[in-house]
Amino acid sequence: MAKDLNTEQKIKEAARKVFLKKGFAAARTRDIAEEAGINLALLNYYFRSKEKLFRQIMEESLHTFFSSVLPTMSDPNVSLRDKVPFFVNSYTDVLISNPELPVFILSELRNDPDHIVQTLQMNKRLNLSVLFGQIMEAQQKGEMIPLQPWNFLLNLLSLTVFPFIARPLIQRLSDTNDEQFKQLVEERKAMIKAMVMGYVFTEKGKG
Amino acid sequence: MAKDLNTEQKIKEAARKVFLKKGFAAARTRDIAEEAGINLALLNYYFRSKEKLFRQIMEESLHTFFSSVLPTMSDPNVSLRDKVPFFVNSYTDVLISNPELPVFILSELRNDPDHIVQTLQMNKRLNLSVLFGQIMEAQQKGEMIPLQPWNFLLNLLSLTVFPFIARPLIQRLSDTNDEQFKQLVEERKAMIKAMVMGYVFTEKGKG
DNA sequence: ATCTGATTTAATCAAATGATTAAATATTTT
DNA sequence: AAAATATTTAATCATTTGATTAAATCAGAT
Repeated sequence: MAKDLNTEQKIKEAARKVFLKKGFAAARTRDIAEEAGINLALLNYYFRSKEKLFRQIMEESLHTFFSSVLPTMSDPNVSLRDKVPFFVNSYTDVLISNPELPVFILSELRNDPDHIVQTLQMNKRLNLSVLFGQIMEAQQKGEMIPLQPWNFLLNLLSLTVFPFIARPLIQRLSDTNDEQFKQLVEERKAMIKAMVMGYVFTEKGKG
Repeated sequence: MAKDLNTEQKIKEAARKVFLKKGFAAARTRDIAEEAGINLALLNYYFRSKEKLFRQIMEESLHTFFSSVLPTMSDPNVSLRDKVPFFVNSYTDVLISNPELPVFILSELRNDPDHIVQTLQMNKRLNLSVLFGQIMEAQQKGEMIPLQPWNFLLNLLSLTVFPFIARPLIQRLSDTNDEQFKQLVEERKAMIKAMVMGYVFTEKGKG
């Protein structure tokens, strides 16, 4: 554990590591204290409880996971055609840097969905109306095929995020190392963009 | 809890319910016993330990999750073009009936990936060589664009499975009920098939 | 240097939890 | 029916675990 961090930062860094690896229920406060190189009581002195510490980590994780792309996706000055490659490139890069984030968030979503959704909505970055408005407008102009806006977004999310969720399975079944996995998802960038845009945009929309 | 099941079946049904809802670490054996309407000691009498009970549930879950589609995907007598719609239709139906399965498997994958992969490989149904062979053959014939076989499989899996993983988020953000969610994934069936096949198969391959 | 408040620790508590035991009850076999 | 075996229960154990306490140490102000 780096020496140049103050105690609070050390604890948070350790907590992030342990929580992301094991999830809330399986993580023990003693693990976190040991990882941080401090005493168990000190953890409670700084954060009051495991729950409170966890919430801070979760909120920061949600911020990392969403705020890297959502502001641009909510920007009416960025066209729909520009948003697709931006989303795929940015998100892939975020996930390469934080590969454990999707499983962490999506598995904790099962235990306390309301806290996560509430945190997301407080972070005013989540505003789908602009994106969905652009989709419906493009459809009215005949530039895009009929498709539920949510299904459009789900396609981008699925194709980008899912490989990181299934990563332990993929790497074992295909017997590949971390570097090869990174190469796989890098190759997916171009593929996802071509597949999604080729499917949703009409000839008129491609012009 | 149904009265016409014997004790072992009652315990397993209760365990499945609790484990799938909470995951291994957060599930308590007392929850399972109560859900089954039996005493805690009886659970250990039948299954020896929480761990052993969990492994049975996990192995059955893996069987449900994989063996419904993989045998056909490994069948050399089924063409690649037929496999895509079969996969999407069958998998979506399995997931509609077992919506909690993906999060359960993929989040436990983090804790004990080797057990899961080992269980999968013992279940001889997992044989990707036929599918991957068909992909490479189609590419050599010019019927399919160049694409890593794993990325082809990942596209199908991502687009089909991911919505079920993100379901709590989707339903809250879009304010929809279970019936509307089912409708959404039903609509995705046709979309996924059209998008994936439109992208990977060349004009020659579509003939 | 001393006082004061913040930080850190060792020790301990209380509750939760997986598991066991021994006894009671039900079922099957003889 | 009696014996033997299987099933079920209440009570208890031992460990784990989140949290607290009281004392010790450190840092900065006076």
